[in-house]
Amino acid sequence: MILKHSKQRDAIKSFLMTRKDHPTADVVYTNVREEFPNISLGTVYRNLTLLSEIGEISRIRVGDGIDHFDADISLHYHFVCTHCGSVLDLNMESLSHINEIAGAGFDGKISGHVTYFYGTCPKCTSQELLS
Amino acid sequence: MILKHSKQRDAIKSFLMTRKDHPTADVVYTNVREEFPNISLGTVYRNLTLLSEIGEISRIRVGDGIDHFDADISLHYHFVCTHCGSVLDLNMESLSHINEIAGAGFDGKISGHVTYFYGTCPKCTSQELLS
DNA sequence: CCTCTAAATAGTAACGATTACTGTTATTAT
DNA sequence: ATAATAACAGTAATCGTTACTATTTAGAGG
Repeated sequence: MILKHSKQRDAIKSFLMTRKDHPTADVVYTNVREEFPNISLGTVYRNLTLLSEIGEISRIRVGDGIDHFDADISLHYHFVCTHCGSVLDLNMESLSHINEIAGAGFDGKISGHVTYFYGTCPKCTSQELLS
Repeated sequence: MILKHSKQRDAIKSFLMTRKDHPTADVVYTNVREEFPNISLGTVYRNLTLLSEIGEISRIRVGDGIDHFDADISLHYHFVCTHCGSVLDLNMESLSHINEIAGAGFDGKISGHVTYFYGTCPKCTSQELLS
């Protein structure tokens, strides 16, 4: 399948690059519609999937049942606020050593891990102090 | 809300305890139906949710979009085979130290993490050698 | 044991995120 | 310019899950 250029795909990628949070497909749809009022939700999904398959963006699953997307494909971990649901980046060292810990007592082959952290985000923590 | 006893809930819990893999709601439904042919899928979901809320079972999310359930509520990690999709238990030490690593450069409060490992399970590894 | 209240049920409808289908449009190689 | 086909918009369908409703059942109090 030869990839053809598309304005819609460019717009989706560009929008994602402007965001430091990790929008869902629906948020992408809502925002890209400002530039392309007729864009279809299917086009957004298809391109998000395509872009993540070719490694230009990454798909993040944090257990809320909704896929989030991130234009930052560098290795990093995520934090999910259990109060407001926001997804933030964590600036921390790689945890690749845990693959060896997991593999020690396991007969199969471990090729990676998925980790995210949860708790109260800075914004919600400061609001707790007020109440 | 006072909990009343229910045969269906018992059967769901009992079935889960017989399984070392981590069945989905649908698998629970199919199997419990052998004993209760009229049980409804809603009853299965409601009880799985209830049991996990009162801490008698745990709900496992491994990024395939389908909830898995586990009667083993002791702290342990899971492995997901990228070939066959099966979910296995890992016998390994706690990784609670990674919460401190994550919290070091973060202003919010980290209360825990979700981690699962992926790769090729023992069964699929041995089948690869044959081909 | 009988009665009453509310929890739990079966069956079905609705939901939300995502994917698939279809006929049309747009990109790009020739 | 033309032809081939990727990508599109619009819509229908899928799938896991949750919500609704009328009925049944558990179990506490008399």
